[in-house]
Amino acid sequence: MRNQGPEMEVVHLLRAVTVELGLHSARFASRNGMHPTDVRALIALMDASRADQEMTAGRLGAVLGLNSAGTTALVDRLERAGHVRRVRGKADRRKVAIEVTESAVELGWDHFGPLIGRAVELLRVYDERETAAIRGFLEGVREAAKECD
Amino acid sequence: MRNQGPEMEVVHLLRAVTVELGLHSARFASRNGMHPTDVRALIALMDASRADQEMTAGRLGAVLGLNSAGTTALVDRLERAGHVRRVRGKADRRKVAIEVTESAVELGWDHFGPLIGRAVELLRVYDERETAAIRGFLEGVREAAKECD
DNA sequence: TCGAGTATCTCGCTCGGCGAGATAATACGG
DNA sequence: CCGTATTATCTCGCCGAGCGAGATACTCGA
Repeated sequence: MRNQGPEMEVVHLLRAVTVELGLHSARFASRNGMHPTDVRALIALMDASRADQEMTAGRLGAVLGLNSAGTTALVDRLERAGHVRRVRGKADRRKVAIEVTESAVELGWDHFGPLIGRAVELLRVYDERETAAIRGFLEGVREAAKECD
Repeated sequence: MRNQGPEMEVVHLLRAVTVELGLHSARFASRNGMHPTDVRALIALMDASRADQEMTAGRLGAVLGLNSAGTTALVDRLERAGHVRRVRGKADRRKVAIEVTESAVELGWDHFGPLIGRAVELLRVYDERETAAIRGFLEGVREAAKECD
C-alpha cells in the first residue's frame, strides 16, 4: 500500500534534494558563525526586499515562528554581526523595520550564487514543455504542502 | 548579473518548495512534542531501514552533524518518547543499533502519507519525457548542492 | 487628555547541543 | 595470551537559542 510505483522514486528524490539544500544552508551558517534560524531570517528579509515591502521585527518573528523575545534576540544577533540594520518606523514609531546590509547580500551571493548558477544551467537544456512540467510539479507540491496541514 | 531570466523563477519556486516542506515537517514535530532534529533523525533512520542497513548511534550523529553527547541525548529523547529502540550490537557489543518502532512509522505515515499521495498523483499526468525532465532537474540540483561546498 | 490597543524589549528560565573526559568493548603487536 | 591503542557510547558541566510573563514606548479613538 505504502509501496513503490515508479513515482515514489521521484518523491524520494525531491526529499533528498530538500535535505541536500538544507545541508548547503547549514554550511553557509556554520561558516559565518550563524545559526539555521539566522539564515532563514536573512532569506525572509531578502524575499521581502525583492518584493519591495518593508519587514518589521514582528512580521519577521511571525514568519519564522518565534515569539517577540526570541525575535528581539535574533535581530540583536544579526545586528551585532553587521548583517542587518534596525530602522525605527517613520510613520509608526513603535515599529522597527529590519534592513539587510549590503555586506550580508554579498555574503549570501558568494555562497548561493554558484548553486543558483548551476540550477539555471540545468534548466537551459529543457524545451518549453519540459520546463512547464518541472514548474507544474513544483507548484503542485508547494500547494500540497501548504494544504496538508 | 544576478537577475531574472525566466529560469530564475523556477529556482525561486524550488526554494519556496523546500521552505514549505520544512514548515510541513515542523508542524509534524510540534504536534508530537518533537524538535526539528528529532524529525530529521527519524527520517534518517527510516531511510536506513528502507536500504536494509543498520543505523548505529555514531552514524546517526554523523549524518545529523551532532557530536556524541548530543547524539546520546537525542536517542534518549526518542527512546523516552517510544519512537526508537536501542539494540546492543551482536557482532560488536560497543555499537548500539537504533531501530524505529512500528508506532513511529505509523505516526510518520499518518502525517506525510497524504502529502506523498498528492505528489504521486501530480506525477501521473506527465508523460515519460516530462517525468524524465523532472527527475533530471532534481538529480542535477542534488548533485550541485553536494558539490558547491 | 485618557485609556485601550499594539510593537518591541527585558528578565528569568528551560532544554538542545557542545567540549572534555570517563567507561566499555574490540583489535593487535609482541 | 597480555597490555596497549583504538573505537563506540555515555556522563558531566556549561553555553546560548527560544519561551512565558510582564515592562516600556508609541498610536489612536472617544
